[in-house]
Amino acid sequence: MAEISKSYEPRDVEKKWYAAWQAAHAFAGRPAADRQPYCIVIPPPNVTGVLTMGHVLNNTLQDILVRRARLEGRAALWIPGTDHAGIATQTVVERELRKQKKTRHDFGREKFVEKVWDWRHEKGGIILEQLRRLGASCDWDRTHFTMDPAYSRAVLAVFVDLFRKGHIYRGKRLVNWCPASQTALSDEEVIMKPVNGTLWQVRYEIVDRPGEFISVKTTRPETIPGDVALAVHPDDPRYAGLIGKSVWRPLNRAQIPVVADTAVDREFGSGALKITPAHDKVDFEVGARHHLPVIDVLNADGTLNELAGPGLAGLDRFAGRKKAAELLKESGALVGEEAYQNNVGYSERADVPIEPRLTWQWWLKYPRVEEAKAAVRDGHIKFFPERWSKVYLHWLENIQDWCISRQLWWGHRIPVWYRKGLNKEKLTEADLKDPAKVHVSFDGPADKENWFQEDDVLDTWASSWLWPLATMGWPDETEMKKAGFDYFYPTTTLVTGPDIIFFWVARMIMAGLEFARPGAPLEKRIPFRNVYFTGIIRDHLGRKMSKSLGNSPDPLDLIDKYGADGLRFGIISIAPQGQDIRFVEDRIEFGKNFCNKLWNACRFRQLSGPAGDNASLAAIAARLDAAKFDADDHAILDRILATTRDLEKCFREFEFSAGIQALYGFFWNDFCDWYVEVSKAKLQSDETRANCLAIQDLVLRQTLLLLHPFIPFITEELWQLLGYGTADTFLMRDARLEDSSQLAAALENRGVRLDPAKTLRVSLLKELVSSARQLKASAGLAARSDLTYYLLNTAATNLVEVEDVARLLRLMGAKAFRVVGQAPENCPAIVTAAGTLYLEIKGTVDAAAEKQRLAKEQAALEKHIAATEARLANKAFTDKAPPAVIEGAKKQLAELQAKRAELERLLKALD
RNA sequence: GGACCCUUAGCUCAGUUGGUUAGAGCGUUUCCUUGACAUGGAAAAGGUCACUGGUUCGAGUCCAGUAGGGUCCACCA
Repeated sequence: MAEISKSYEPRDVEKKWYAAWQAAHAFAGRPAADRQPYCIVIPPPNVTGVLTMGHVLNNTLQDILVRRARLEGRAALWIPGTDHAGIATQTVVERELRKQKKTRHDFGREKFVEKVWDWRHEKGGIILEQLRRLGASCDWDRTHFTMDPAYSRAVLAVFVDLFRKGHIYRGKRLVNWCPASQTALSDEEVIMKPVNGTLWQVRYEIVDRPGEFISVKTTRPETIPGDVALAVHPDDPRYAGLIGKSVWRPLNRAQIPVVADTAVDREFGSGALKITPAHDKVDFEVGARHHLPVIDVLNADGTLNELAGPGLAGLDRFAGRKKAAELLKESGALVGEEAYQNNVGYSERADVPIEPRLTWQWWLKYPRVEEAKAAVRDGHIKFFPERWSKVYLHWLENIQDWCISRQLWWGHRIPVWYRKGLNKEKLTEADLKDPAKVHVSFDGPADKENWFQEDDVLDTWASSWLWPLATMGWPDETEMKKAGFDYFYPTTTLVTGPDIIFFWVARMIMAGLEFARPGAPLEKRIPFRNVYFTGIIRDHLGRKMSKSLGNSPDPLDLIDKYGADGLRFGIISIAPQGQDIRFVEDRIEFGKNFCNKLWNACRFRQLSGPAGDNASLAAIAARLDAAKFDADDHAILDRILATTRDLEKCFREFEFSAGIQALYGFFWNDFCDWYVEVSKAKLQSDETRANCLAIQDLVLRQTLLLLHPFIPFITEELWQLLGYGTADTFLMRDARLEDSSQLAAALENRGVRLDPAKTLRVSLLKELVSSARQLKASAGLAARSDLTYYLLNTAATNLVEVEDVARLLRLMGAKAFRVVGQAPENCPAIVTAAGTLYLEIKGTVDAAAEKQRLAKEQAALEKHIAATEARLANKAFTDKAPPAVIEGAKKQLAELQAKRAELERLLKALD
């Protein structure tokens, strides 16, 4: 067995084990009749993306779940893959082309799509490689991509199916248009931002009352040429006589009517509203109600067109805005302007203001909305933290039809063909249902030459909403069988960010309910049973991490610096359930330090004695000798059992940072700081050595099992180095984590009955040791190890036993420790629960300093006693509090009073 | 406008059905390279739990309100 080196060097260890695991296909998830399934599908990252801290958190959590499930003996499967990310990817490739002064139109659709595929083949594997560095135990043989042929077939089959069911329709409506990407967007892809602009006041002259005007306020004067009316509130007395009259449109001068509509807010501005149906949602509705025409003055790229009139046509919308204001000023129509902040919708991807634009698009009326609500409301799908279910339900309550078509080239081209010669813009509802005019199918019409295909592609989310289905072979039955659909669906847990609860989570639920196992009960059709929402990682100032701010560290740099395990440990330790996380690198260093501590504790074990039979928990337990157990042995086994229980609870409740804290506290404080230290004495005696080594092995083995999901690399390495595995096996694949009851049973089988009295004694010994060190330090003798301590014990029972003394001496740093019945003279002292501890000092004691120290403690004690006395004196408390609490308070008071008496005695002795 | 979250030590954060004197890591001060680990050990300092009320024998924890910070939804031109 190789010797464990002095410090942990993650780089080679990580490389070695990841390669070994992969070569053995150890991550493969296969159905097994005698095992419970456990399945996670990865939230597919953008195919051209790179790893961010958000990915690190998200994927570490998934890996923790999947690795823990494996150790529990479940057939665990984690399906990886990537998303083609329509707009994002197309934009990236177009940006590259622009560097060569070209656009996608220079290549044409087919050539351009080829170029995107090239790009994908070149860059598409990066993020998955990076996930491997992190230790992600995905079943890589089952990697999927949303544009793979099989996946695409699923996407298009769903389109055809929903079209036939009447859920998908084509409609001309005002959509969110992104002038940069030149495509429609869904409502979810628009983010509102406050923008500082100008509110212009413009007057419209009344046609038959020259010299009289109606004024309106607008933030968008460039759309005035698109005005088709002014609207006022029907009950507004100011305009009562004007309804039905006409006014002069001040730009592209023409007569437009004044209409009455309740949509107008009388309080705002002058109470009159200009109606521009082509460029505003409310205006569009008003226009429809009053049968007004639509004048679209914008081109697809956001420039003004001929309808905007001379002076404006050809200008960009922002330049046009300025110009329009100037023109109005010249003509005297502009009567005021003020600084104004309003909310403007921005394209999430391109980060430019969107334009409401009237276009033909494909729409989806969501299926299974009511079932989707019920699935979460009735607990078939559980959200962690639970509060997100409210957000989810609220969205479903107000759900709007989904614009699923995109004017892009990169994506799933909509499987609709139109008969040649038809004008797409003039199709009626009846035409769309007439198979002689419109053909909808996966394969297309047999006589393709007589048809032309729809240009639009589908929204990326209209493919990723099928992720849990299509990654398991759906809808092809042979493929589903191969993928184990029957066994693994519904998946167990989805781990994702709350920012895509509408984009993805809700839609996957509806897709699952609609398409999985038709006719089966709801709980068989849902795509997952649990959804764990992570927090968002922010920088130390609380800002969202983003590329443009440059405030996101590169996770790969962090892995180089602290190791993947250190990064994982650190990030999970600061990620409580559902709270946002402020990233501080200190915590990652903390993770690295923990790994080094673990490493060295195992090194200590290795250096302490030869390995025994370590092949299983039973084998190690067989080496325990209950007759040789002392209090420390009892206490450490009690703690590892409790920690095992704690972790079980943490996994049940998705409390990972609590889990890691429990492991940290146990391992660092209980095992390293105490048990390893007391071991040093035990190991020197032939009498106790073997039993002590067996306990170390039992504890370390269990600790490695509990830690492995969090820090897989180092635990695998140590598992092997300490011989807990057998030849050709992995901790990650072949080991089984005994649960707390199995662990307790293994101990009992060896006659080990954990004794609470002994655990309690250890806490007394700890207090003694820490008091002894305190005495040394305050006497300025911290470095000395040749001191003598006396423990005054006048009680009938002796709390410190002979067998404890050797260990106490080592930990106190003392040469002698004596239990005495009479107080020694001239020694500084501390009152402990085990008796008063004295430090023998050569020379004179600084009585003043000693008095001060004791008096300070006395003051704190007095305060505490007073509070406890007051509590017990309160009749309401003694009447109403539970007996256990009252008993506890009484006992505590007695102890405090005894301590006070002893302190008073010590103070008196100093006088 | 509606909903939700946060405010605890200098910093980053825990605190699970209300119940001893509120914890951790980092940082700070002092001491220690003792044969697992200086990526370490020991000791110490540091908090009126944002504020104001309420419920309760008892509130960091439950309720209401206020202030500050954040997120989501809806948006009046």
